[in-house]
Amino acid sequence: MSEKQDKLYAMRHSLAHIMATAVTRLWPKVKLGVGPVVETGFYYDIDLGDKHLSEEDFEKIEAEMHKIIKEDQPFEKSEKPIDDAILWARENNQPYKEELLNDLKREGTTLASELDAATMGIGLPAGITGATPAKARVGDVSFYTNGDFTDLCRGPHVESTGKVGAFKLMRVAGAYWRGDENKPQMQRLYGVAFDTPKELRQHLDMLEEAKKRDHRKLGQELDLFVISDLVGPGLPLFTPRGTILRDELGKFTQELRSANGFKRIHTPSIAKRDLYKTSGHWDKFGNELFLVTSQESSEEFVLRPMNCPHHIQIYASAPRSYKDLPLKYMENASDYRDEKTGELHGLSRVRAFTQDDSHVFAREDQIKEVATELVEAANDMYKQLDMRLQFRLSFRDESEGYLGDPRLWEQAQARIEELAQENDLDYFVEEGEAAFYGPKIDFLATDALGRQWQVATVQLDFVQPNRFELEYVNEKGEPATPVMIHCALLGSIERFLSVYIEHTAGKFPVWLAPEQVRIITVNQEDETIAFANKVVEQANELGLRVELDNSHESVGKKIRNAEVMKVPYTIVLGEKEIQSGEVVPRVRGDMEVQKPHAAHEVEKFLKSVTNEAKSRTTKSSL
RNA sequence: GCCGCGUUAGCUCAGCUGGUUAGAGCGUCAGUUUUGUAAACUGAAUGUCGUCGGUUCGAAUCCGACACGCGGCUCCA
Repeated sequence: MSEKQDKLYAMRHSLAHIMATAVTRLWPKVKLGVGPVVETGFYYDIDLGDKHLSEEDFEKIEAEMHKIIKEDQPFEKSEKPIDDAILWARENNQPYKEELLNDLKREGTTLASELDAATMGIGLPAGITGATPAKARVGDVSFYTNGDFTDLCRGPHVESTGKVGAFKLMRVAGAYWRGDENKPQMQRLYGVAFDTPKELRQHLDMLEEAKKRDHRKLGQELDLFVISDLVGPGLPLFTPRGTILRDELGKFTQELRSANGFKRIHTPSIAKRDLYKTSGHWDKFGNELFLVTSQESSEEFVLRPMNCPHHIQIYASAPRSYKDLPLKYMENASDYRDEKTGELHGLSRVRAFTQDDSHVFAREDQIKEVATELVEAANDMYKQLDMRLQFRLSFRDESEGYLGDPRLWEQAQARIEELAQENDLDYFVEEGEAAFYGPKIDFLATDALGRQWQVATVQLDFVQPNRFELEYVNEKGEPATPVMIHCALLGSIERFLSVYIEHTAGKFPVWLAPEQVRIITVNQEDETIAFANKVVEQANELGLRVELDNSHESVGKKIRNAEVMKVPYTIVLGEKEIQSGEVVPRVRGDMEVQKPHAAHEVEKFLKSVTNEAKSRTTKSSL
């Protein structure tokens, strides 16, 4: 950790205390939770009983914070034995602190995440949120005091409240005490903080930029998808333009998989409940399944939440020999999950989505080869999409809910790590991220704003083949159990689109652009219209997606409309073009570049756009 | 699901503490303009002020329930 980051950390942490000080001055009855540093700032969880803060209160709180900063109160560290600390918490009517201290005393750790540790006085090495609270010895706990405010805290802090840089309170949100939805909900006050006002402003500007790229906003502006109150929340409807994106991406992922010998299959969107009882999904996710009842029979059906059990049934439909393996199926399949309403978000969290799903049934000795192919396919895909990938090995943790033999798990995790090493992946391990049936390699894409999103995934599954009693006949004529490898390259097409729209800010490469070329006429004269129609025809023959704008608007206005829709290429047709048979294409965003493009023969121009689309490049061919 | 905030024309938004026919810009439509690379001009239409209920002489405005959205929390096969 660099010195600058250490300083920023201390500043942000000190601001959390200053905020708590301000809140305590304004509402002395406040019960405090924890107040750690987060990526760009800090928060503090508070409980004001019946009083609920809203953003309208920020002005008051910020004013009070500025007062405290001006008072330049020194931060002073002190230590108390744990029992004295518990007494202190009780006397000061701070039940949340008391709970943390009691846990600390009993367990030697607060058991919760490092967030708790960051605000505790336990003797952990000074580090940022990455420090894991290993079982700490319970000795004295430390406190920091500024003015008349004292808080249980591990530090570090800046010298005094006057030395905290620039900050801004951002929002207030509900947050469960210790992240447990069965515990009381507190209010979490978020602030951002930076060394200088300039950096703060830059951060706020970046947030503005992110807002402009928000896929929900662009989805509407670029006419890609809509959500209807009548259809329901989390059920996006894709317009013709949005459907082109889906189809092109769907084709891309299928081509990549076909190259590796996957066969397309098609399976229905519902199944009997028993299918998911066998797979284990019913027990694990029963409350998130949409149920479908038949009016004919008493049979209960489920709208499928994922596709592996269906695919498994195709495998199970015939006896399989070791010579048949690996058997590879793929399907761009729609799934439905009854997500809680509060969890829905644009296209990134929906109730109906499509996965570019695939399943491989393989022998043990084939795992490596198959997984390597898939990792390579994912690499190819994201390279072509111009997105950087990182790899997360998602392993199980000690919690319950993982099915199957722990020894198989260990084996599988070792295999995954081996694979990552052999493929030279830049990976990190995260425990508790595994699927209930096995460990995964998750691919995290980084978007243009530096945010990370999980996209592709390759998962090893030793559990479902057992539960479904899948078999093949091995070389010795004995029955053996295949291994399953689940893989999606895009993940959910909807979620991928949400990331990709924001990554590109809607400036899709030609191969994906719903409209590749916009043709604008200078006037409505017969000759112009006839020429334009001819160009449209030529383009259509080449398979290009073109739109003709021969409306009664000024050329400037029509250009603007094309730019607003982020069409990659625009050509203007008038007398000049009719005479010369050449066009000077306007490339999307040319205003920023300010360099005119060369004239091209109409047909040559159209062909070069066609080639650009075919090669799926992200670079302009002009 | 939970906490906070919000919902006014197709879109973006104004409408202060309740007071006669609810506004603007863009878009749409009509007319004029035959237009040369990011917004021509003039005019017109458009709203059960999210839904239902309540308070009130009177509700877009106050209260309640519900729906939907936003920011988080929790969850994410």
